[in-house]
Amino acid sequence: MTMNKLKRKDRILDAAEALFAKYGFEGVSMRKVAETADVDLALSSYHFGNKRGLFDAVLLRRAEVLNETRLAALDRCKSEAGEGGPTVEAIINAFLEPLLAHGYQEDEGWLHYFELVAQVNSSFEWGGQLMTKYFDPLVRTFMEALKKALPNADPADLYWCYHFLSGALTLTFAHTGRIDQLSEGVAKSEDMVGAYQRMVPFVAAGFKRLCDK
Amino acid sequence: MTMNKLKRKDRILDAAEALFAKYGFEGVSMRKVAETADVDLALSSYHFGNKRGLFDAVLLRRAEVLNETRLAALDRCKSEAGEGGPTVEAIINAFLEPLLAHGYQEDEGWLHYFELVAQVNSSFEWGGQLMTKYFDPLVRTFMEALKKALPNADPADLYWCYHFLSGALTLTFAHTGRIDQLSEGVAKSEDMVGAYQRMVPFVAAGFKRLCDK
DNA sequence: CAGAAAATTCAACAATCATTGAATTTCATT
DNA sequence: AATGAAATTCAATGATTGTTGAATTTTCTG
Repeated sequence: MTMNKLKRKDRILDAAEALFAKYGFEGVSMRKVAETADVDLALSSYHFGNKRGLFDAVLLRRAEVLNETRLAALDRCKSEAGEGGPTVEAIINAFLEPLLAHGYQEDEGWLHYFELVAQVNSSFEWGGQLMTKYFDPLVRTFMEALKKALPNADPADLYWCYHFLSGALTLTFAHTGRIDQLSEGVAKSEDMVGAYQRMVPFVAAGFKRLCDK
Repeated sequence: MTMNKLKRKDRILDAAEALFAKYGFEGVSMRKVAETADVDLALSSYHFGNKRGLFDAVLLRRAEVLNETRLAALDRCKSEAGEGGPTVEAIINAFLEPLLAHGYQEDEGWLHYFELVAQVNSSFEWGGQLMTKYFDPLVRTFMEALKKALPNADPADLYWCYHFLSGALTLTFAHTGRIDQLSEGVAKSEDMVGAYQRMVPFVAAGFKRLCDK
């Protein structure tokens, strides 16, 4: 019987996830990870080889789960749609809603993970390679669906629109507190539901404006 | 007569700008900066106090220029507009076009600077504070203009729309190479003109969809 | 319980880090 | 040319970094 145990290996991943999300790869020391996880310094290297291995393991852990959830959401909205296929709104909703389902239910780990992905996505060192490695197959599937919903779109326009979506999503989940300061409390970065409800129509309108001909 | 000299202090700023943009604050050592600038290690500390002072100096140097250029563009589009004030498109264009004017003319420094700002903007450590420090007054001026162009908008909606704009802008100027890989060359991250021409209508459509009631 | 394997700890390594005080050079002004 | 200030170099500091091999403990397996 596998008990409900939180072993050291998972404690290390959780600590590294939270720390990398806030301070970046180079901003976190192996000692700080060990200290936060309440674990010996050498244990992280033993389990993950080296610091880079730990970073990759953190990224990989939830990527698979997230990709499956998003694919399931896309399949569901496809089957619910008529023979014309799902609308742009429905596709974008399938892309965004899983983030909310995971992150909103007081699961700190998922929130840290989204912060980390946000930082990775806009980093020169990691953005091009790691995002491609972990998320490209999924994104291509969504792009196919969007092409069907916008049959007359120029491919380059479609990619740029997705890029803008990715940017808006990235900054929103980065949780930098910027919108709180700028709006002086009128808009709150913790209000992920509000962000989600606004991002879907905002992005959908942009897609249609550029790609619906 | 002030000669056209590129002194060591500027060489340090240029080197730090390029390195911080690519590898982040903690990913760059003072030694690497000195080496890249072809300057003694101790000189950076002498001129800027410490590493953090160097980072701030890099950010500040172009922030003032950029803010002035953007304000001038906003003033111009205001005076060109009728008594109803400028349109949403015109305001967003005034916000984005200066980036192109600076960065496109083979000025490597500006391109590095935009990459750096992109990274700062989506970083937890710096995003909330530094962006506020250097760009908030300017952004508030643009928000005022947007409020006039969208008089029935809910303030929270307006702030979220700007946040999405900021995210799209940030990722685009981060130059991670992601769109190149995802699109397999159909869309190129170096094509800043193409990105700009698409971002304006994309974002404007989103603003109108959420804030035009 | 015996023995093997995995997990964890301990102690230390060499390398690199940012910073600084003193010495030296360059520069501008007289 | 003399003088004082600014700029630059040199050399060293103590602290922190990631990694590792050996020793120890825990867990698993027969």
